[in-house]
Amino acid sequence: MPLSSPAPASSSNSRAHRRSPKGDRRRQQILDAAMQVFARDGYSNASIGEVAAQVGLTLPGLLHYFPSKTEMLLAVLDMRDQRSPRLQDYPQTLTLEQAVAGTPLHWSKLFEQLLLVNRSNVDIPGVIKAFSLLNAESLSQDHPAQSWFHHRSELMLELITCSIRQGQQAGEILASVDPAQIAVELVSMMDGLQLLWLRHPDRVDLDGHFQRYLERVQRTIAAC
Amino acid sequence: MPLSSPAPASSSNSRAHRRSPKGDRRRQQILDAAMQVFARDGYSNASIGEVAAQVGLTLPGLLHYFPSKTEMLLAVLDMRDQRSPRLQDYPQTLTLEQAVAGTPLHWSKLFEQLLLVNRSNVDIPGVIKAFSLLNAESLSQDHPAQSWFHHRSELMLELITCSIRQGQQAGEILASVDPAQIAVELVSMMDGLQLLWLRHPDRVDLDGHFQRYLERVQRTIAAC
DNA sequence: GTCTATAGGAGGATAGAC
DNA sequence: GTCTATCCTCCTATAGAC
Repeated sequence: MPLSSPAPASSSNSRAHRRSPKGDRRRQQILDAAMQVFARDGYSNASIGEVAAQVGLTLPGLLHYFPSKTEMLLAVLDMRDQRSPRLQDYPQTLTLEQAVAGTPLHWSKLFEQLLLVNRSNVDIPGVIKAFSLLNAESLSQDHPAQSWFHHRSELMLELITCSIRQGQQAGEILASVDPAQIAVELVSMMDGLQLLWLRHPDRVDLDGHFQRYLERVQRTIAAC
Repeated sequence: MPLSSPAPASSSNSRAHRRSPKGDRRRQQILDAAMQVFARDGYSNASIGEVAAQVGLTLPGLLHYFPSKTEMLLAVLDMRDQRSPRLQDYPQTLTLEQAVAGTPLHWSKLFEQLLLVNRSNVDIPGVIKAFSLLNAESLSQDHPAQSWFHHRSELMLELITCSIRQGQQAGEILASVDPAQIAVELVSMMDGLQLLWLRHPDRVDLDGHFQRYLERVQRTIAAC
């Protein structure tokens, strides 16, 4: 249920694909390999030649599908946008502005969704590793993934802030709570926990720790 | 007061320096420049040629002080070990084993120290950026900083866990609290918060958010 | 669509003069 | 201690044949 919502007809912002069924399979294959390589080496240290070899292509062969390394990265980010589990009732086309403008999710529903998303991440450590690396790397100057991560984190912050604020207006959350504080906390905890989990997979239980944290947050901010 | 404790005579694990006063100043100058470059580009994407230029040297000139890029990185990490504010009563020579074996800090004292360390980080965004980038980057395979970050996070986890456990034995912390949970949370929050702060310096208040988080943790785990 | 061949550059590191 | 000159490896990207 949390992974629902239909895929959009086509990503609006991406360059038009020539829709050949065989070519699409290749593209997909390449992007999967790319993510594996990014998970191991990050972006700037990764070699797209190795991605090519991994799918049985030469470098120029691969560049036929993605004309540059940067284009390949952006395609990987696009893929994440479309494949990642979505918050219920929030289709993939959601923009930051729509999230702020629209009716926010009920906060307890949002928390539940965050928990489920986090839980599903346990099964895809490679993906999480790639995006944790990219998340930090994108802080460096003129990184091609900078705006993607910037926008994404902004979206998350707004989403949570709005839900909390609405919970306050409904009298379900203490008025003394700062919505922005909770939003920043949740995003920080998710990202930081992922890093620590990747470094100490045996010692850190991604799902368990986040669950217990979230429960404490809930108990602390709930009215009465 | 939190920044106390004397610098050790010389870092035990590092290659012996030829102690020339002028050379030491140069070394220092290079390491400062290196950290700036690492803060902007990360490690693997950084060019030590640029570090050289920044201190008015050519590449071979710089390699006279640090024979390889890796050695330079390790020297930067060493510097962090020696310069960073230390937990009161815990001199720099503390090893993981000693921390576990010795008498742990009182938990409220530890929390206070964490708060102060975090607060002092606000003034050195460049250093924090370099180390946040390196922290993630070091997850990649065979990264020269891998063991440094691994050991460091392990140390932090043990330090916190022991303090919490001792608080429980003293009856000051609820027995129902899992010490490892709190340790993982604190480390994750600090690292995650730094990342989000670096991305949204205007929106995220590093000191304020951590302070409010820590206060809530304290209220939640305190007995009675 | 996929290849061979090649251009073009950047970065790390060494040799050896001063 | 610092330089010039050089080497070598690796990488992205293009040209053009099949």
